Amino acid sequence: MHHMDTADDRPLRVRFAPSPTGSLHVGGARTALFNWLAARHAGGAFILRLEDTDRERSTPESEAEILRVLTWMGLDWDEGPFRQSERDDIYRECIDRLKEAGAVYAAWETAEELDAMRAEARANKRAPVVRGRRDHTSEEIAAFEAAGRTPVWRFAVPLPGETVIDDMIRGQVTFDHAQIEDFVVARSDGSPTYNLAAAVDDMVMGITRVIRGEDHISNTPKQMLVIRALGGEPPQYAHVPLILGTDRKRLSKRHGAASVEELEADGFLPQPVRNALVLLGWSYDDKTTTFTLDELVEKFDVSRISKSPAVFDLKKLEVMSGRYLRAMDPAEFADVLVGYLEGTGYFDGKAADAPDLARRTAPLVQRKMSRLSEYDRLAGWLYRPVEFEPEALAALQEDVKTSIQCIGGGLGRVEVLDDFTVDNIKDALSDQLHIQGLTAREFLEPQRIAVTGQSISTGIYESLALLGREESVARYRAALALLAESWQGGD
RNA sequence: GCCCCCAUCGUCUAGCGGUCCAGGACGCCGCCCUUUCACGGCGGUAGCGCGGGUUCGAAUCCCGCUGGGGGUACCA
Repeated sequence: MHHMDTADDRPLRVRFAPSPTGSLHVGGARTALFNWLAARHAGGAFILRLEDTDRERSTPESEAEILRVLTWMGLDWDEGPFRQSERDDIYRECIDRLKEAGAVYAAWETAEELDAMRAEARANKRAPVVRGRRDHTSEEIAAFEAAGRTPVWRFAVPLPGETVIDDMIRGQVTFDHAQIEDFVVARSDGSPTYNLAAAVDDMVMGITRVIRGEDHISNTPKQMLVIRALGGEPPQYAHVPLILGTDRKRLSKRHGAASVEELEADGFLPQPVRNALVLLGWSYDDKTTTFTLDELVEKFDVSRISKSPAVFDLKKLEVMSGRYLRAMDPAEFADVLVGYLEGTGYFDGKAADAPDLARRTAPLVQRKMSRLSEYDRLAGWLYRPVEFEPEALAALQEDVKTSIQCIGGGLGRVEVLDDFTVDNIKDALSDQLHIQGLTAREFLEPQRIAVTGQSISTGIYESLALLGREESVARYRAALALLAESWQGGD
């Protein structure tokens, strides 16, 4: 029952075939990853093909974005990118061959007739499949042509009969031909449809295995029919379960961060994204949850892909991302952080030395963040005058008297420190909190808020040292003044 | 409606008839560490959808039900 993912007699050739109608979503990215891993694992070829037969919705921008994201993820392709829009002659030749073989027929039904046909079948609780009329007289056809009509070409699905997919993940899946309509293979303008183009390309490109989303499974028998009618042998199929949002519906834009582009903008690095994606529907064993790319290439096996759909949990990605960031070499982390901030325009409108400041703060934020976009939440206070977060200010005002004592006590030590180093600041403040008989948490939190305006930030000692004595003292005084005001105000 | 698929903690999953009164990870809760938020360490919480079979024995096999997902275009 369990197929082993071993290469058969032919070298493995897989493909990723997105349609360039938007940015690459998480599901597509995982499909690409699975295909790439299968290819690299087996030493086979990974082919990239853009399915842009829908001229209306396909855009060059989308294509460029998909290529860019694949590259960002570290997924390189061996052949392509091929564009179906540039392979029209191949499809037309195959359509001609199907006509010669009598595998397709001209269908003249109007949209209204088709609708009526399907509605009637539905009303009678039958499958709403279209079977075109094939008994038109030559007079009727002449009349259609005289009226300027051109037919679509439908595949004559053999009846009775069935097509069985021997799916690597699902086992045998059988489709009764009675349930498969005579699908359109060539539109009335002669252009190929998806089911024709995809089947032809898989055959012509020598694809040996198709790994794609389960949403395509009902297309598979149609494509197998086309390939066989053309004298080809269908590839192996592996239909992977879909990725769902937290509402258990297929993941889409409205679930937020549904595209790789968004994950990148949110400050996630390719390594954790890959790691999180590969674990949606695939597992290696009962324990391992982090893998390097090399380990994935070595261990990936289609036979271990799950049959049931998986809910995408951003929280889990965050955890993996945080761990990855913390494990990075500090210098590399600094490079990546500054690069990310530059790329998102973080330094625009800031002082010329802002990138340099960011680099110096990198060690202070590395252990604290789960994604690069959290930088501002941690260190943003360094780049601008204090702005109190409402909750942080509220925390201070909860017990104004104590807050003033803490901040005043801290100020008293800080303003007289000659050598304004992290160690000296730490010693002075530690001493002061002893004197005031407070816990570290009680004493240090007000300092943090006074200086940064935030309840979460870089470490307080480092923060003060970075700010310098003069600025630190100024911020302490400002906070004190603000609190004194609200105290007198009576609260 | 019709066709196809799926079903283990809240989530991702291990499990392929006995070694499972179900293991890991994330989350959540508690404790510890760092005289700071964070990080880290330790412990806890929580699950085989239901009903029938088969079998000495079922989370694992079969049937039904229920629930969920996908498809149903001259889109891909």
